[in-house]
Parts: sequence; C-alpha cells; structure tokens
Amino acid sequence: MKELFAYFSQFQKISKEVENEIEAISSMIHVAKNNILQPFNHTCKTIYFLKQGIVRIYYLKDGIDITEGFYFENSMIARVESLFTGKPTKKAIQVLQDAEIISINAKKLFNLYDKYPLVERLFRKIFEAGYVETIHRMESIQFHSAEQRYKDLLLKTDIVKRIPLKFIASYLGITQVSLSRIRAGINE
Amino acid sequence: MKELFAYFSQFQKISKEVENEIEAISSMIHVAKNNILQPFNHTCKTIYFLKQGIVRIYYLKDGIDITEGFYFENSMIARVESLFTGKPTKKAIQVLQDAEIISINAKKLFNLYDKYPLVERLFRKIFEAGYVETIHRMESIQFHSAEQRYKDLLLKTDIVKRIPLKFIASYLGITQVSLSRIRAGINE
DNA sequence: TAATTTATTTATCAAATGTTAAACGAATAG
DNA sequence: CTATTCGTTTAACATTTGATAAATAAATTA
Repeated sequence: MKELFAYFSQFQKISKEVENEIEAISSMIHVAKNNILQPFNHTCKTIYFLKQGIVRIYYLKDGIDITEGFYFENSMIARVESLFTGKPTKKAIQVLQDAEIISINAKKLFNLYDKYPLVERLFRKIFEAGYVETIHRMESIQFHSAEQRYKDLLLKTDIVKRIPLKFIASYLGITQVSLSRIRAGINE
Repeated sequence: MKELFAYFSQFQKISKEVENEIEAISSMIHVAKNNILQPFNHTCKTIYFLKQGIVRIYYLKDGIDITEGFYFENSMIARVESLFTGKPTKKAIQVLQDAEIISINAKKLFNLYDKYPLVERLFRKIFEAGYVETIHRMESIQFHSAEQRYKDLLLKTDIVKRIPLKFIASYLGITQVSLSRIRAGINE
C-alpha cells in the first residue's frame, strides 16, 4: 500500500490510523493484459489505484469502440459518472498492460467519510484534480485540430509507444485511418 | 437566499445555523447584460449562484472567442481550474442576460469546511455533479458530428432562442459560418 | 425614424476528416 | 516455422468543416 499512501500524501496528509482504516477496505488484485477489469452496464462500486500497468476506460458508440481515457502507474481510476450518481455506466475498464491494482470498496469508503472528515477531504481533492484534467481535455478537443491534439499527446506522454494506435485514435476523437494519415504527414 | 438554499437541499440538507454562516459570507449583486463578471487572468476567489439571468464562461484561443459553457437560472458558476488549483485562469465570465447573482467568498467558504464537514460535503456533491456533466459533454464532443451536437443541444434546452449564435458555435466546437450552414440544412 | 453597428446567412473554394477497401506488417497460436 | 489473426498504412473518393468575402437581416443608438 506504500505507493497508494504516497499518492494520497500529495493531496492530503492522513494519520496512520486512517491509513489502516483504508487498508482494511482495500484489496490487491493482479489482472493480465487484455482482461476486463469492469464490464459494461455495471454500477461502479470500486475505486482503483493502479500501481503497475496500463488500463483504459472505453465504451461503444453505435458499435464503435471509443476510448475515453488511458491510465498509467500511480493513478486513481473510477467511472465517476456512475460512482457519483449510483447509476449504471455504459463504460468498461480494460487492462492494456499487466496490472497490479489496489481495489477500494467505495461504499465502505463513503462510510469512512462520516467517521473521518479528512478522508472525505482527501478524495474530494483527488476528484477535483480529475475534474480539472477533464476540463483541460475538453478545451483541447473543442478547438484544436486532430493533428495538434496528436502532437500535444506526443509531448505529454510516451503513450503512443505503449498503446495500440486504434485506441489512441478514438481517444483523440478521430478514426484510425485519419490518425495513420496524420502520422504519415508528420514524418516528412 | 431562498433559491440558493433550495438548490443546496437537492444535494445535502444543512441546518439553519449553517445556512446563516453561508449567508454571512455571501453578497447579492446585479450585473447588466454584456458586462464582465470576472476578467481574464484572474485567480478565482468567488463561487457564484445565478438566481436570474444567463452568463457564459469564455476564453480567447489565438484571438478567437470560445465559449466554454452557458449557465442559466439556479446554477452554480465557478472557474474550477482556478478555484481548485489556486492558479490564475485564462477564462472570463460574461453576463448575457441581466443577472441577479449571489456571490460566495471562496476562501471563507473553505474555512467553513473545517468547522462544518457538512458544508464540505455539500460542495463536494455540487462539484461532483459538475464533473459528471463535463464528462457527458466530452463524450458528445468526442464522437458526434457538429450537426448531431447541435440537434442534441436543441433537444436539451431552449438555449438557442436566448443566446447569440456566434457563442453557440464555439461552444459546439465549430465556426459560426458552419453552424449557420447546419441550421440551413436542418430547415429543409 | 434613420443611421449605424452587430449578427446571420449565403457563396465559393480549400483543407481536414470520414468511409471503404485493399495491401502490408507484426504478433500470436498451433 | 507456418498459418492465421490482428494492427497499421495507403489509396480513392465523399462529406464535413474551415476561411474568406459579400449580402442580408436584426438590433442598437443617435
């Protein structure tokens, strides 16, 4: 749990006691490449911390596979549109590279919110950061060309080297063919 | 403050005492059409509740005016990418239709979080709802055509009747000319 | 009301992206 | 190692959207 608590401490310091309480409602799981961590049409009852590996959240739009986001080492993963509303989500979570995951029971976590306001504060801050990231992502998709969005992605991470192109294309909001063409254009 | 507390109660019940504490750090303002409520390059220190009127959040991308979002009666307004990070934002808030606004001092509100965990919970839930909305907006912009996005907007609100077209165009991620063309195509 | 400004539409052409299909390359299973 | 599947590129053509400019229409101000 060391990595998880280190991650938490970026947002909010918590006591050893509270760490133990969180550990008590968490479990460690290993999921191999290509497996589904969470299926479609499921109500999100778990918050994940990705210690190792890569995962994506995706959904089907008219039968077409669309990647909503990628997640790497040391990040939290949740389908918040379900976690925060209690409604089922159309989105699934798939492991793209063998993953070591800490799984936190959301219901029990929310109970801890009552007992320890600092736990509520911690997760409030974590999700606020996620909110801000989503807003930045929307800005980029709202008024940058696909080529610009791809270049921005290249600068930000080495995502492209580690993830199949087809997943990246829908993440950028374009088709695979179009992304392939953009790449060909850049290498000239 | 009646409308504000009614709005709050959708998310979290709070006591009269807490209501009074919030009222004590709030003030009422009136802003006429076309005025700027908050300027560019300013660190967000206020959370607004819009009782009456319409406002938009917008920014300049390479000199072009882009509307990030519209807000109507009975909604909270904040530039969260600044409020949550403490960094200045490139975004401004403009009033599009004479507005009656309750202005809440963010710093004092955050102090209330310590004294009243339920206030923290209330605003956590409010911003979680905003997060979920932003995610849905991103889905729509990620893989729907501009025409589809416009039609979805028509179904969702009567926004189009009340707001200049040019603002709606950038909100949809397209140019005014393109939106005008799409409208012409629909009316056939 | 008339004059002026601002918003919207239309037209034309260019560029970006979508669609489909086929070719090529890389990874995987037997 | 070979066969097969899966991922990526290329090509051709269609469609959507962008850019610019000019024409209307609507709103605002004197």
